[in-house]
Amino acid sequence: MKQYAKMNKTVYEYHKKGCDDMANINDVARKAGVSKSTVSNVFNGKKNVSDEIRQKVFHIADNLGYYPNKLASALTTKRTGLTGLFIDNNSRFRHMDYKLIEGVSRELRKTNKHMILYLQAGKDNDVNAMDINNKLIAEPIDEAIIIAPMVKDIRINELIDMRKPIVIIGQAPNHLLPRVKCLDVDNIQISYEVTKHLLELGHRKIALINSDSNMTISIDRMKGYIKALKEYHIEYNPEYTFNSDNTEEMGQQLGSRILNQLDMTAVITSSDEVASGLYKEAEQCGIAIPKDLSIFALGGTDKQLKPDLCTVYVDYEKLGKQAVTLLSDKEARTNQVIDAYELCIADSIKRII
Amino acid sequence: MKQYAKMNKTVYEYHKKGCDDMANINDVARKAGVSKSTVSNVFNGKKNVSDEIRQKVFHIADNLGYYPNKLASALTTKRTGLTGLFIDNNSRFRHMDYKLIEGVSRELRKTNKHMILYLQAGKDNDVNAMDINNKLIAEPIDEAIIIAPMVKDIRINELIDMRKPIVIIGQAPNHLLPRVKCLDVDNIQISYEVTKHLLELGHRKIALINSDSNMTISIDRMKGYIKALKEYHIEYNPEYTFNSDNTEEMGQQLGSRILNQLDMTAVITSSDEVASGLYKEAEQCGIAIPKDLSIFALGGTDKQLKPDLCTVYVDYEKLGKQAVTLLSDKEARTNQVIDAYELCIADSIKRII
DNA sequence: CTGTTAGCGCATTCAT
DNA sequence: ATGAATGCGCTAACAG
Repeated sequence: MKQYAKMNKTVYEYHKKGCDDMANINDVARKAGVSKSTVSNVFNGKKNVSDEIRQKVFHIADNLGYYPNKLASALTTKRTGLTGLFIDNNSRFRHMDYKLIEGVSRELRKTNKHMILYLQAGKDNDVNAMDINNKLIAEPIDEAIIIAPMVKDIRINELIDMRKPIVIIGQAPNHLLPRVKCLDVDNIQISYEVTKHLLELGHRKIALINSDSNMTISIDRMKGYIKALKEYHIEYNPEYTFNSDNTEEMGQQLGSRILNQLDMTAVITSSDEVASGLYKEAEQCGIAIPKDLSIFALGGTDKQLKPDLCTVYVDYEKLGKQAVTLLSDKEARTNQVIDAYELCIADSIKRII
Repeated sequence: MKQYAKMNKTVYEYHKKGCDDMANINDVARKAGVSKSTVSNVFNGKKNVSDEIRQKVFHIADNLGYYPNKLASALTTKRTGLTGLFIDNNSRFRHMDYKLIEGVSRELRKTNKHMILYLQAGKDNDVNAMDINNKLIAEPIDEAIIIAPMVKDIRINELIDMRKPIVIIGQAPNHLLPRVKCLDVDNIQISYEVTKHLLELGHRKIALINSDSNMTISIDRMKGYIKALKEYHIEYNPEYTFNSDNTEEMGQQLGSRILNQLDMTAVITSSDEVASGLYKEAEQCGIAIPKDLSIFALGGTDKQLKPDLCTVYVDYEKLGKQAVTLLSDKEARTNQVIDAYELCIADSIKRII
């Protein structure tokens, strides 16, 4: 059983304030017959302390159940050991989010840091959410990782105002770019490889359903797409490229517009959701996948489709880990690209002879 | 643009310490011509402050970009506004974990609290994990929610030593019971309802594959199972009940032992994993589901099986929310049961005539 | 190698 | 209703 230093307290006082009876640095110093700073030095291992005293202090501390109060030390060092992870799960918790959390958590653990998870829980997040109690500036975090939000997030500006290291995973809005580091997979390369894969299978008329046209990721995907076409001496035809809002509904809607109008043999979609919409519409139109149409999605959200959808697997755990590393990397470039993806070849595409 | 109070600092000093230039309570007090305590009172709204002064203070504070430092206030109030959420995802992040996190997060937000997520990341969690830097006692949390760990978790004892409110979601080890509150669905009732459902479909020989026999949850499930049988005047036969470690492998192994030996028409399993193992073994033995054998799982982990598995859906988000509420509930009983489940009837069972 | 002093930024008595 | 003084538990200069 532990012995507490201030046992002269009344029972009432004891219950009144939870851990008020916890031994503090003074108690240890007094019992060990040394000064506060020596105790501090022992626990922080910064200055050299004689072995004899170190042992003594540790022994007494252990006896008293003492351990340095993080709050108090944070007040002077300005470091809390806490990293904020901001996830904008407006709609719902996505697969990538879980993996990111794990990656971040694992990497933080290596340096004894912990994570405060800030979820922007959809509907609860009304106007009042910006009230006085939600100022991020007051949050006890040393640094922040933000999962690229789909919608403009006013809170990012607050974080930047705090002048703390920030890493955005995914594409950062351009206006933030000099102020934050950002980390992503190589979307040009991914799009290039997917397109090339279809070309190698014999496809020549390949449509691309992109996300919003002014998003960086869409531009990148377009670049990769065009690059691959060029290698096969196919001229880029705007009639085969579309934009959508990345939802299943939009995918289906677009499908009804193009499936019967165009003569493409393959479609690349920006996400599994859009692909799922296409699947549905294709079924209604009597178009068989992959017999009549091949489909390859660029982003994976684990949609279970039949036939199995070709998609791109991104190692989000790796991204999460890398984000943590990047936070402390003073030399790193603002924009960092990481190799963390893999094409998942499944049953939604076929070879054309 | 914000104005910072201590602009007389050199550029060097400015960059040296991140937010050192942040206005503090003294700056506000001075500029507003009031005392620190008045500013404090304004922001905490505890004591009455005249409207005139309140406005003035708010105005100045806004101008200076001032906001009370949570760290400093925590040091005196002993409250950080942080709740620890402990998840033992040794194997992997499970579906229930995501929902729990969301529930906890949503509920915390209502009272402006935040969450530190402590993941026990499997293999990284070696002996060193218990070193000096991992003492939970040093963590800046006011309270803790623990997702019932499968294995004995030494950290729980540490948490208890901290004398902070603790809620365990799921079944708590008995030896902790007086010290923590615990929250769960009614496992007796669930098992009862599932068994009864099968009985109503005409099944009479129903096997039960339980978890470890000394776990509370297993005992509860057994109770519900027997209760339902009794209502149908069927005597409990130990030969039809088994224990497993809840893995798919174990499910398959058990299956190979019993599928051809026993004449039951239905099996209730402790988890989707075990059910999955049974599926595999059944296929090998040429036993069709549900034609030859009906299967009902008691716990859902979103295993995608064909035919669709009958399972029990638990509303983990609700459990998470309730856990947060329970933390602050001084009157609540140690053991709390919550209504948050639903039987999911699918294709893995059939009516017997 | 060790001790002394002085804050960190705030909430909280207790005066006025 | 407002202010002055004190301390939360610790680290960081600086002295010795």
